[in-house]
Amino acid sequence: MSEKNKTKRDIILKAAIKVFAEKGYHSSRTIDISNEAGVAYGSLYHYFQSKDDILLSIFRERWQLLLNKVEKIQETLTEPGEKILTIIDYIFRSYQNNPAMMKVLIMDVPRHAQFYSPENWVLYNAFFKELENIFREGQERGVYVKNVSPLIASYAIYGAVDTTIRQYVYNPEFNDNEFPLEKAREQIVQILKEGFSERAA
Amino acid sequence: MSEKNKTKRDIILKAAIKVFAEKGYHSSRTIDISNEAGVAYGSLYHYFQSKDDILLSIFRERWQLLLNKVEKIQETLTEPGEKILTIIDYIFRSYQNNPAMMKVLIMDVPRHAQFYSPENWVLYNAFFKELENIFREGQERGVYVKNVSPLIASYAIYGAVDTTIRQYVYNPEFNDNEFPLEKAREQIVQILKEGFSERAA
Amino acid sequence: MSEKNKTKRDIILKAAIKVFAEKGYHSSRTIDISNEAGVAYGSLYHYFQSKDDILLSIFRERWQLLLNKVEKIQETLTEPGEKILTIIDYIFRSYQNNPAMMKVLIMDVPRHAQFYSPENWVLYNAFFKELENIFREGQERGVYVKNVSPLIASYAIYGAVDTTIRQYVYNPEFNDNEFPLEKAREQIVQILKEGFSERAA
Amino acid sequence: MSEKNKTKRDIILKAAIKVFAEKGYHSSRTIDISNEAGVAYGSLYHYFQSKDDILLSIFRERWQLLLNKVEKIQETLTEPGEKILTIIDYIFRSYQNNPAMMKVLIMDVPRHAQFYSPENWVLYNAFFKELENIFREGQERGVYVKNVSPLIASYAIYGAVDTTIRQYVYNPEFNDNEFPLEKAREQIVQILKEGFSERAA
DNA sequence: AATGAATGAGGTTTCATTCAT
DNA sequence: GATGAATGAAACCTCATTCAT
Repeated sequence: MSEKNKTKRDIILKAAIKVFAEKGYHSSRTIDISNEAGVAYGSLYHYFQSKDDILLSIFRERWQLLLNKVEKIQETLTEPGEKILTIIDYIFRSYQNNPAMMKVLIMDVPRHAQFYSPENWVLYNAFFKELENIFREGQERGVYVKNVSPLIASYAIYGAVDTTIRQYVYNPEFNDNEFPLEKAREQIVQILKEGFSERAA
Repeated sequence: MSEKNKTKRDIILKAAIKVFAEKGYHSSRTIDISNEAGVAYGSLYHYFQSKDDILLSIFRERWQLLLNKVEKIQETLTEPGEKILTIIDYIFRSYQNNPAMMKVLIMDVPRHAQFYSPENWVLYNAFFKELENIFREGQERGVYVKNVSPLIASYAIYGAVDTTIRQYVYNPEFNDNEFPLEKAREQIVQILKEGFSERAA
Repeated sequence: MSEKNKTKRDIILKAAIKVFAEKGYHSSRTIDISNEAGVAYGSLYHYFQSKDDILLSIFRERWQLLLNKVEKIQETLTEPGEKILTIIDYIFRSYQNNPAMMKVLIMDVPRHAQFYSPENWVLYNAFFKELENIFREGQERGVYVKNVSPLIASYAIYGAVDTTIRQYVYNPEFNDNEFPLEKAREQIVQILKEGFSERAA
Repeated sequence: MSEKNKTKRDIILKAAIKVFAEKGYHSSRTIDISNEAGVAYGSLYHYFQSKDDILLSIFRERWQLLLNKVEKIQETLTEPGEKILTIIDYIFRSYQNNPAMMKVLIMDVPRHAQFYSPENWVLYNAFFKELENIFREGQERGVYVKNVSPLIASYAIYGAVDTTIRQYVYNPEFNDNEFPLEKAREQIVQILKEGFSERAA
């Protein structure tokens, strides 16, 4: 694929992210995407097989970026706690940089039937496996408790982050000013690491 | 509404839960629901305004049950930790008793465009507010750390549970036998309460 | 299927025959059919699975009528020559009574890809098999020459009729007044029976 | 037109014949033709005006070959019976040499809406006129019966051949091995000439 | 001449909803 | 209440053709 095509393809994906984020996948029409992208309707089908394919391409490419980031974190950092902190930080930052993309990733992608295909799950789970590995490493180093399954830990970590971002995105009662994302991130990290039980002196 | 009608209405809701769980909301046709319920599809419109209304009725009624349960917990129990434990336990049990309903509640409802109406959010948030209250109560009693926002705590709690159940429901690699739900629940409670950091002696 | 439905279904089929005959199958749009029939185009899909199904239903039902006629001829008449004459006569009359239907049957049906399915060929060939049987019967009775395969004879018979009708339908140079169908039919029968070679005295 | 271009044009026509024969005209896409020809699909439009034009070019050029053959037969042979035999023979041989082309000529061309233009009919009918002429010549020479219209005779001749070849091409029940084309041709000639009625001694 | 990215009109089909019975 | 035939808007996708390179 030439560089020029890659650009046009990216224009379409970017437009799709915007449109999906605004109206939701099912309420978005393909013509909305082409209008937003400023390309002919038929062009969508040069670059993608179908509307489904556009959505899943967004998932695959963005999730891969997350995996790349995690991999880089694995190579650069050594302390497990720092790794997890950095990953959570990255996810929150991603939301701040591109809330539309995050909406699509959190809301539209997982509800799509074709998301539940083996290939997509391999990719999706790769992220959870990395979290597990980091957690297991922490256990081996003696910094994380041993009686917790790394699997469940990875769900608790991602779930806390995912649900919090969902509130920022959708909760009409939620006021970002009152409760800055920055602070939310810190407290989630704290809850995950220390729990919320007060320790006996 | 007569008792008989209530029954037929419930038959339709039950059928809708089954169908939505199997195919997802958007892939489910009204005729699928009526077939499953064994009624004419025109009948759906005696009991519900629209297909949307069926989904949101499921949400409203089931979420209300959850709220009733939480209220009862508030009345019966006193220890905040025990309350949270019992709520988490109830959610996990609900999944075990009626996985189809939980699928719909976790995947279809919050990802439906119409879900994001003020009334629905009031109801949805009522649950989070209860969690907040319990957490705040714990802080006042000195059993929960004070430097964590009850709001964020409620998200961490629900997010960990929600994401874990989603894995049980959807992850094709997940093996329930290897990792019983019971154990997952215990570990989530532990993580939330104690965190996963090993404490210095 | 109720009598009323049968009627509406027939209205649609009749309209489809008219539209297909005028514009050809591929140039006909489903909306043309529904307009012609005076029904909503969604209704087409109550009675037929697809546009293809409409065309093939025309074939199946009309071809079945031909088979019924042939069967009746088999039961009523005894002389093979008379049988073949009556069949040819019936086909020519069918064209006169409903030229549109004949156009569809001769031109649109055999060009349609799905026509070449096993079920359709069984039906199609049933007619040729009947012709073969009649011919074989004629051979056994000693009225038809024995050194001709009944199979090929059936093709020669139908081919002569089919091609002649195609000329009446399409040939712009063809003038029905100059050469009445009646006469064409007689001469075809004569050619098939006696051949066109002058016999030595 | 340069010799080289003529070659490329022929490559495209040959590819189109193959593709049309395999999938039928309407199911064939221009890209299928260009792929088969090994050229860019834009190139089709250097040599032909449209997809229709490709099909009709096939007709015009191949039908012209048939006319040339008939003309040559007219010049070379003298006996009408021999002429007709040779024409039938040529058509059957054409099918054997290039079944794909014959499929297109028999099924796609005459069933294409655009085929029914005055120019095409002039060309198409020229063949039937030649058959008529030969037949009329036979009548004048006293070898063919006088009470048969040469026009209808030409339809009977071509129809018998056309329908028989269609069976060889499409009938899934037809077994070429059991009934060789050679034999079919002989019997068709016999039927046309002598009819299938047994003569009284 | 040759290419193939780009175009966008056009058509089939789906399916939630209505309403006469 | 119950039914399901009828409706028709809406949406995806195809694919012949164009045209800048």
